[in-house]
Amino acid sequence: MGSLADISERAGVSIATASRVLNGSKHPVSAAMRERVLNAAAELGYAPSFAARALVTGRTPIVGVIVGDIVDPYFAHIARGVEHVAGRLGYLTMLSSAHRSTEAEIRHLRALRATQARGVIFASSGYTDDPHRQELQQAVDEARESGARVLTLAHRELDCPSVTFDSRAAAYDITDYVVSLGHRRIAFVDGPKGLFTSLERCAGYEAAMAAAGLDPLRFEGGFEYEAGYDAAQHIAAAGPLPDAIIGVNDDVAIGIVMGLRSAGIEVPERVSVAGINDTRPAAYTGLTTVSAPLYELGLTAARIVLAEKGADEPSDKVLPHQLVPRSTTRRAN
Amino acid sequence: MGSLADISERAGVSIATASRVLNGSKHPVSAAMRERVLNAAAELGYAPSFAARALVTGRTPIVGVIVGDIVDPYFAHIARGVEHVAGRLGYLTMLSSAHRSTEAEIRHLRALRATQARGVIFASSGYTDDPHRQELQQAVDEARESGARVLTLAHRELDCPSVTFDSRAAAYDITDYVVSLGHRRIAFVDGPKGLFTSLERCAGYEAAMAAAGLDPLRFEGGFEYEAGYDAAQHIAAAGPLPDAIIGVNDDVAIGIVMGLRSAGIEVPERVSVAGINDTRPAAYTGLTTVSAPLYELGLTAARIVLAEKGADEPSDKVLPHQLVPRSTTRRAN
DNA sequence: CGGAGGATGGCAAACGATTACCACGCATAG
DNA sequence: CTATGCGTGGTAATCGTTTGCCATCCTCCG
Repeated sequence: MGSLADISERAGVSIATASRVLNGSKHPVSAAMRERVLNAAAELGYAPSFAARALVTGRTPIVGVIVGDIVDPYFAHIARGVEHVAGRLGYLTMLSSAHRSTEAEIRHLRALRATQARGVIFASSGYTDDPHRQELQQAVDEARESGARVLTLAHRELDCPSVTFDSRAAAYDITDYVVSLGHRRIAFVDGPKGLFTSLERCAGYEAAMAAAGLDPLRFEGGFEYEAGYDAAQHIAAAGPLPDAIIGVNDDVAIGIVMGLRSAGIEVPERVSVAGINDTRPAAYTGLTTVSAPLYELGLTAARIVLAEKGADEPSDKVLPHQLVPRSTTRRAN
Repeated sequence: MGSLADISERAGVSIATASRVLNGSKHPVSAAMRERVLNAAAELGYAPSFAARALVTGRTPIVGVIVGDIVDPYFAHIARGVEHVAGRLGYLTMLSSAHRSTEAEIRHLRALRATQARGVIFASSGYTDDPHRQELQQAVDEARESGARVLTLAHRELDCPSVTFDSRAAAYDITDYVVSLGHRRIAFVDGPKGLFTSLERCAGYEAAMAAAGLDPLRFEGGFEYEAGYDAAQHIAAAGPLPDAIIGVNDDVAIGIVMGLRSAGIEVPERVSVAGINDTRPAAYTGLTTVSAPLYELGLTAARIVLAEKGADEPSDKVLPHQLVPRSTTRRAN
């Protein structure tokens, strides 16, 4: 397959020299030697072995990303951001989807540590109350001790540096916006129980409602389309219709829109609906939402994890979000 | 960090014995030794170094997946399938998004080879006519020569085994379905030029139209939502409205629906719309489509790539698809 | 009681790259 | 003419595992 030994033989130099020219060591090498090595390498199609290199340097040019669910566009946007900078810096991105399971997160974390990845970006669910929580933290600590840079993304439930945006404020802002449209009965379809994101967003919603002197109206939900759909069906069938419904994320909000419409309730004519995140499907469907800096989150996280100097760790960084009014909300009449 | 040497010291056995216990070698080890090693390993929190292992075995427990764009749910579903079986088999999944660039595909392929991945599933775009085509094939060949199992997924543009579904037949079937609804003027919004998937689907559409004695009506498009939206706007503004429009994929079809509606044209009342793939957003939006076995494709590919015996390579496998009528199509009146 | 042979355990050689340290040669200065 | 030192190139140790081969020891049989 072409090893340094092959090259050194072909070029008639020592392995050390070959190694030195091939990765621009500070150790000087004459132009003649250099060229011979380069030629030999080109002819042999040399590719250094990550394994051998990792064995001696202790690190591989890999950055791991652990996400909750790769099919969820929320994570896909983040992953894209990470990939972008990792690629430019010559790193490989190892994406693992934990399928919303803390145990899977731990497994992936351990595996990533075994690969001696340069760093891992932990963009997963963020359970605040989980039997495996402690074990997770331990896995994180182990990874960090072994030299990997670990960063939590979009939640802060672990004891390690993080990059986030203010989910609570985002929920507050969208609620506030809906209030400003003149709606009074505003419901909130929550995410899975015990998840950092759900908690924060629900809190933001409730705070905004309280600030407006309104009573909160919370419904159980989830993070997926179906949860919103079901909740909407339930809401439509139950008591008096709210003026507006806010979903814990875009998928849920879209589910709400569809659920409402399938029950014969026009959106936004009779009920306004809004989401949070501004993922791609939100654009599809004209959903009013709050733009979460997902891609930028990935960018930033990767930059921090892959930074040359581990010195200036900002430790905790918060990125801004932005309101995106579209067509699923309208002024109350 | 805990190496075999540490364990062997602590357990008072040789490194060889420790190694044998820890990975169930056929070489017999007494129960006493076994237990001592196991205890020591547990106490030290031992995790074998992938690098060292790879160096001697020549392989890492990694399966690479190269996709066109991770934000595209089409690929996300595939990735999920791969992850599922890879995880159960103890493999790590390394997901790379090529952002629809053949050069990026080549880079990722080379990187994956450098990691000595067990296999790589190449689920990317499939350009049929690309300046880098030959270079890509060469990278694939190199990877295979170096012992990796390479598989193309969902297209067959490279000389290596593949797992696919019949895109052409899918397009044929959905077109045929729309025809059976009584529509005559049926347009097709195509994907990016020169991509295997676009070509196949357009061909399927045209074949079905020809079989029905109808004239095809093809529009330029792309793979993303915006392409469908723009095409719809264009179609709405231009000549006589078609009875139905088929998008090269779901995202495009959804774009068409939105574009049409924003132009004041009701779907499906005035124009029926259908997509292909049955990704998650198709369910959201009630889009009539053809269910492509994306998840199963990932499952199957991973199983083949990770199979113990490289013997029974089915070489080329084709999975079935299925029509999914929903609410964006209706019978012609 | 001698020996065959299975059951166990250890030694040491890889695997491929990095890098500290050494050696040689030649130029320049004293 | 010798000492100093920089510019270059090589030697070899090292990283952590796997594994072929060898050494023991014990058991069972003739």
